[in-house]
Amino acid sequence: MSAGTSPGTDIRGQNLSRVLTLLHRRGPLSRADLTRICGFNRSTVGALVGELAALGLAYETDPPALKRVGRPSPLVHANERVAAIAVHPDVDAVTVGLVGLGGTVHRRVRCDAGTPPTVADTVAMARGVLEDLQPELAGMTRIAGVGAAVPGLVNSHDGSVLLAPHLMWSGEPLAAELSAGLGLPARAANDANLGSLAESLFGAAVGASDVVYLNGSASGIGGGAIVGGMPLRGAAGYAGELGHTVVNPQGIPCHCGRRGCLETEVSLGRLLAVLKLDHADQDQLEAAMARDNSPELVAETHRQLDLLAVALTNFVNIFNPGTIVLGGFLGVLHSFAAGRLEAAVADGGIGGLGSEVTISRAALGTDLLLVGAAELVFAGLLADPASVGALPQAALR
Amino acid sequence: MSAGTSPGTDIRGQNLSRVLTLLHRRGPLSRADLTRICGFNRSTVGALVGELAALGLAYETDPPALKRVGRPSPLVHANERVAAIAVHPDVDAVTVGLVGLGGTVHRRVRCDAGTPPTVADTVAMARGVLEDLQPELAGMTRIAGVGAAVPGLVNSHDGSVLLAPHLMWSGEPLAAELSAGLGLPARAANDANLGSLAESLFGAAVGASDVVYLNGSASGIGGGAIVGGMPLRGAAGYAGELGHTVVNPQGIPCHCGRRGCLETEVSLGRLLAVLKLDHADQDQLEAAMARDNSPELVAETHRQLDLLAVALTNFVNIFNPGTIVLGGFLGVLHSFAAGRLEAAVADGGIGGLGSEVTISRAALGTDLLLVGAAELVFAGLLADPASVGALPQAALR
DNA sequence: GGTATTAGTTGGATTCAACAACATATGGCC
DNA sequence: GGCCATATGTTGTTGAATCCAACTAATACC
Repeated sequence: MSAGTSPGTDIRGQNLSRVLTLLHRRGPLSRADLTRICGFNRSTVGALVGELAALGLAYETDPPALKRVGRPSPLVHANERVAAIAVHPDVDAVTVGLVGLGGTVHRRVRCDAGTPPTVADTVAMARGVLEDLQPELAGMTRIAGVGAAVPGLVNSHDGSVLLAPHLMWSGEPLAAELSAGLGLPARAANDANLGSLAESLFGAAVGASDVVYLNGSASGIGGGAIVGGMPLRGAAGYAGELGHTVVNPQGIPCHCGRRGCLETEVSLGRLLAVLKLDHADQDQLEAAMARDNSPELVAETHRQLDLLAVALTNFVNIFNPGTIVLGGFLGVLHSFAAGRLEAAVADGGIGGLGSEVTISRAALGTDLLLVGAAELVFAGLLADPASVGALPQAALR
Repeated sequence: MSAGTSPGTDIRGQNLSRVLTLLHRRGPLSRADLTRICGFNRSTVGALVGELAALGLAYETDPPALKRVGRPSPLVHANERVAAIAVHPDVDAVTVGLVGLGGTVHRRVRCDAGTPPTVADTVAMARGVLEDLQPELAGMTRIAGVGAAVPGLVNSHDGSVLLAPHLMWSGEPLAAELSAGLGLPARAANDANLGSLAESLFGAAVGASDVVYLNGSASGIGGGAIVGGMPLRGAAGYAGELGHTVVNPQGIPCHCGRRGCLETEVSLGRLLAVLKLDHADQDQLEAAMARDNSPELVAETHRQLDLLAVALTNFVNIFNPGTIVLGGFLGVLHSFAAGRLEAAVADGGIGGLGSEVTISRAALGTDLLLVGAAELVFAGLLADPASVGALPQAALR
């Protein structure tokens, strides 16, 4: 019947996982590098790489001509043609991506929508994109699954959406629907949580084990945290709603029912109002702010930055992060008045901890959420590479 | 020379760790229980228990007479005579404890101090207690080390104290001094962090993987969090300063330099002022509050609870904990107006998450910090039980 | 007192990584 | 062109640790 369970405590699996994870996160490495980093024996590394290659998860290329003594060591790559489908439903569009191991975004397709998409719309659009991409998909070694990044509260254990106000979803079994509709295993999580994961793996916080991430968009402020190298999930997977930290109890009411939440006080809408603009993407905002030198803009940016600093200082006291990453309009705001946030946080953090933290702008652009959503899918693969054989091969019939 | 490094990836060590950790946390278990819980083979469990017994870390007792069919299975206990020295310096006293595996507090000795103890005082007092306890120590199988719980910012990696305002310490290498002074390996961490650990392992939050803990004392509000079953430490181990979350930006200045921190707004001092008392321990406070039925007391407790609710709701949105544990005067406050916190948090938490969280009073009393500090020492032992042979046997010459 | 049930014990069988030894490949250096 | 340093590939051996099957032991129930 089944191939017999592995005896022992699956050392082989752990080691395969270690090597593949390394390749996925750090990019191509030579076999010599792998032996040094992992501390395994040459022969062990050889066997592990061989097995990963046989599983279709890695491949080797001729050694690069680097002027060094000795026999050149072939480069081992995570196979970027092992891919995940990333789905990101948002108010005005559903973005679908094809993302390979190593974080390569092969394709990004945006499907505009007049009204916020329903779950059924989302599944149908993803399905449509996959059908169009059939030739490209056929060129892939394997499609490992579907990952969704959702602007809302997502139970990251079962992939159901408790509440996504801007999409007007509540209690939707998104992952189950995606899985049924696309014939692939599916997972889902909060968009900003996935953003924090992506930035910590491939972006502004590479190598940091404790990261706080905040992203500002038209629909509010989302957040995520990396704690001891792992994404903060919470009891049901709803953790990281950093935008609903109260920074001004006498402030204006928030849609969540409280007053003066960070996302009501620090908002793109208020910035745009001062700039007398209706809409602006991140680049347009940055350009408009650079042009405008009115005292009103200065006052508003300082007001927003100072309130943001209150929240960030709270987070520093709570999480003691090494790095804070700011995305979306928060990044623009931060760059606009360089040093203001740093000074406030350094001043307010208890015991001088505020001066130990690096505040930086998000490094990943539009691919951020696709990479994060794909990570959701790759997590299983990376944790147990040997299980690959059991997965279904083809998507869509 | 040295006993030879363990080959392979030390499966045995991992499994020993698993069994011992289970015994430590869940109390005595039969061998049959262990096989069921761990999923190991009977023979494997037998071998592991045998090895733990040989290392002096566990022992077996005759099976209890429970009326069941079949051969009775002997009970396996973590050896409570493998112990740690717990040290807790505070403003008015240094408490020293002898704590065994399984969380048994064998001894608790309080050394009163007229003025806040220095690090040298702390070491000397601990040394004095150990000398007095020499007969009892001789009865122990092994003293695994020293753990200190400090009211202040402690770098939990190297056990140095960055800042402990109430003790007037700053930049003190406490763990190093304790280690040198007592001749045992030493570690240190923040007191409330250790409290959260103790409550999650043996107290009000047993079994919960995501916990927020807040403790209110005369010197302020300390906090800690358990995230995914592990204590939140942060980049340098300073995480968990939950008492310095701003709940009222227009509030009174805090010693940390900001305004309206939780611990300035919600304080024992203000409660005592309303009660017209100078000092009160937890029981006295509870009694005094039960006697007093003035509208002033009701107003003040409600004010404090409502501000506490702001902070707790922030924490719920940030951490999505399953349980919140309140210790010290915060527990008294919570009990005084039953349901008020729950209602406010349920109302304010985003997406109804506030109603999913259990708010409970701390279950561990005076032993809390000793148990937590001991856990700091046991962590190493539990992670690698086989390493025990290498440890020094006797404390103090 | 017999039987069913549950659990401890013992001696292989199995899996897998580490290691050693030898052959091979590549490039710098003299 | 010969030598050296670096690095891989292959093969067989060794050792660690688990699992399995058969046997023995202890208890309750009829």
